[in-house]
Amino acid sequence: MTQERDVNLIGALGLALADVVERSLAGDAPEPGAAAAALLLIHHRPGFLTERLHGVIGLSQPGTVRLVDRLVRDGLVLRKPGEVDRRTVELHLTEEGLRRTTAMARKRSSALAQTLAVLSNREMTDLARIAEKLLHSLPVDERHAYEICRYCHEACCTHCPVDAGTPLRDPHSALV
Amino acid sequence: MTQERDVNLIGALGLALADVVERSLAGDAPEPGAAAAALLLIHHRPGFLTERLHGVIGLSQPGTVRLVDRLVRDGLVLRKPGEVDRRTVELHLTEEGLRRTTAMARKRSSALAQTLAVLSNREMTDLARIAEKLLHSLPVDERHAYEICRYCHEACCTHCPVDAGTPLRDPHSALV
DNA sequence: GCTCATTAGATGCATCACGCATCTATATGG
DNA sequence: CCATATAGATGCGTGATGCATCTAATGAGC
Repeated sequence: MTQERDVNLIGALGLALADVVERSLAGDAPEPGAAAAALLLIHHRPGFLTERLHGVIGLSQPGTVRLVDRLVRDGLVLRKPGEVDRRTVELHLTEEGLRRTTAMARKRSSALAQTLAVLSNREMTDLARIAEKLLHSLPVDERHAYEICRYCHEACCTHCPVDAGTPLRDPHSALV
Repeated sequence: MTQERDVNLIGALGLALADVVERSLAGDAPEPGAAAAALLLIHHRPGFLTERLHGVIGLSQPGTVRLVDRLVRDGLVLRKPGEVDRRTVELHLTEEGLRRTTAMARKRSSALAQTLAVLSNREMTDLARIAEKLLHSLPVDERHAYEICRYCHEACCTHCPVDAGTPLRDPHSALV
């Protein structure tokens, strides 16, 4: 019973933290939903392919193409024909896209930090250690790993536990 | 720097947990998005008003009315004219709605429990205690408290820390 | 070197959720 | 009793979405 209550509390915390992040991105994301994740992933892996994006951000393949259309139209993303495989389209951030994306990453970090500020140092390190353990155990394949990391600020995710669990390879490697 | 990394990990964990919950609800929710939250909130507070729902689930007022239209059309929710204030419409679950909602709550709990199963007893209680502290400090008003609790399994949330921070009053009390 | 199956991406199309503005009905304060 | 506020509903236009399909490039088999 206590166990059930604990599980519920932890679930509520996860939702609340996700909301904090979502809200922190709203000001700089061109639209609500998957756009922020797309920009952060392209920032994380320049040259990311539309097809890989589609597997990660939870849109259909045509939906992803249309999202990229909008990002290109808004001057945030550039399409670049793939060199090796000429069917593919590599996605890159424009300068404006980079500006907006770094702003998102910064605001996400500070919103989270502010939310977590009530914790003691001890609680903070405990929580981080537990997060690391859970994140390490979670991803079932590479696609899933990218999905978990879709809002991450890669600059400060050294030794990514998700990565360690399921190594993230270069953007041209196969998705399971 | 370590601090930055910890914050990022915790944010990723929150997102991952929110995804786990979202996925666990998908099978029984009539549609993706706010519908699951609406059903769980109505379950939690029978007689919930459309207007209150709108403040909590992140839809516009007309969007909320349309969502309720669909839930009624699908036989999950009943509209009942308010007794005291005849402008209002109380929302109640049908039997089918109750079935679906309890299924969602059950599956959410078990999906979360499964995800958290890798933790030791000690880690689990540490995490739950930290969650309790954060949830207690988080809500800024009653509307926000309902928002945080929108997926909660109220049956197992005794002594809700969100509630304690900002008491949830009866469904007819004013929202700030 | 040619053929066929596969894959990345794009597009036509219909659907439907959404928000804005507005409308109705009830409630409440002066 | 009238004016204002509030709960909810609706007309309407917009736009994101998924499905089915199409094109182009790749790669495997012979």
